[in-house]
Amino acid sequence: MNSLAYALLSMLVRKPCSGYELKQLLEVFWQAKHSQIYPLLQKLEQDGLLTYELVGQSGKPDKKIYTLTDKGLSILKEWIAQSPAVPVIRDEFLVKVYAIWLTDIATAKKLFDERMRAINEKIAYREEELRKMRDTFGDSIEDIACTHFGRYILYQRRLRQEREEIEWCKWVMNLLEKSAFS
Amino acid sequence: MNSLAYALLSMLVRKPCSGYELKQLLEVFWQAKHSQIYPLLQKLEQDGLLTYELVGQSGKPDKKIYTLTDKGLSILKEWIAQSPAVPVIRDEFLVKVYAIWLTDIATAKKLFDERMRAINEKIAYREEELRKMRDTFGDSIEDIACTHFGRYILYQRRLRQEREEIEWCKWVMNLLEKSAFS
DNA sequence: ATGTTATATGTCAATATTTATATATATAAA
DNA sequence: TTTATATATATAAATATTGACATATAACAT
Repeated sequence: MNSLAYALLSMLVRKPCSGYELKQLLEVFWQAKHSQIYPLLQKLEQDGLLTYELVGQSGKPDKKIYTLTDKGLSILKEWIAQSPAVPVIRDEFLVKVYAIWLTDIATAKKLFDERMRAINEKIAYREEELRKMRDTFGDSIEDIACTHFGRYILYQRRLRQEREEIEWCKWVMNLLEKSAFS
Repeated sequence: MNSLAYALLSMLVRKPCSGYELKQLLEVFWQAKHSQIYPLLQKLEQDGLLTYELVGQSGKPDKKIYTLTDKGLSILKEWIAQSPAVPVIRDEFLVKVYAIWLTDIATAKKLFDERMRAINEKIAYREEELRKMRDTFGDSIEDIACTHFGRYILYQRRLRQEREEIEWCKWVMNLLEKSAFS
């Protein structure tokens, strides 16, 4: 059982999903390719943590809807109470930032401009998702027992971090402007 | 040439380092085990991007001090100007947060308490590092041409993100308190 | 005395992850 | 009419990463 397996269980405990849907939902805390997700779902099904049902669709390919079993739920619950592993962050942008003093100001600005554009897109998406959650669930979303509580606070965290990164980018851009005139 | 290789070059362009030292410096943007770093340094040396010198020490084992070559520098410079890959974040804590609605308030609080403790330690370390940089380099640290500029803005980013996460943790803790009395 | 931590490097096996290839249907755009 | 995109799953090969084992010295604590 690796972390990705628990990530899948954490998603499925809220509602049954297809592998395709899981991949998209996973984006918020554990990015994975479908080539990793589909075999792992099969393994979890074989181990009795999940069951699946084939669902035919008109106009789209059939899909497998996976559901968490009681065994899957109890394994997940046990895992949650244990101390989490140290987080892994691997961000090429940050590597480039570290070595940015090697480049000219134009290159540096371009790097930061593109980063800000990408983050702003994410911010718009998070705001939309949070708006939807509040519209659907109201104040109950702020109660730990709500099935959407975890998702809600996680999206809030991401939004905060993304807004914070925009502020930092602006601060750096300002330093770059100053450097340009000295 | 993978991202870790460029991360090593980005470190070495500032100053020659041993593999052991690189592992520690890498923590800020690309966590890697020594079993990945040492063989990669050897490969980069064989490819002519690095050279090394054996340095004997009294009271400590000998070390290999790696230095960037001209070839290494030009390859690094080319890479910096290209668009970075999308960042990867893999944080077990966030997976647990997603499924936190399954647990009781005591477990949830413990999870957040420990997270805050870990982050506060990092904050203290970043503040100390930033203080040292400012003491050593003064205002020149805020100029893009300074060899420490990248490191400086990166530590600033980390510090901001870590402070922001503390605020988020406090916000969640507050929601947990409210849930406890309803 | 004995165990632990920090310094320092190395290798191998196991596991995790990505990249590439494959198949299939429908819609929208060029 | 061809091309791209979204939905959906699957597998094999290549690469990246971790975990375990190995060695060695010195300081420090139990």
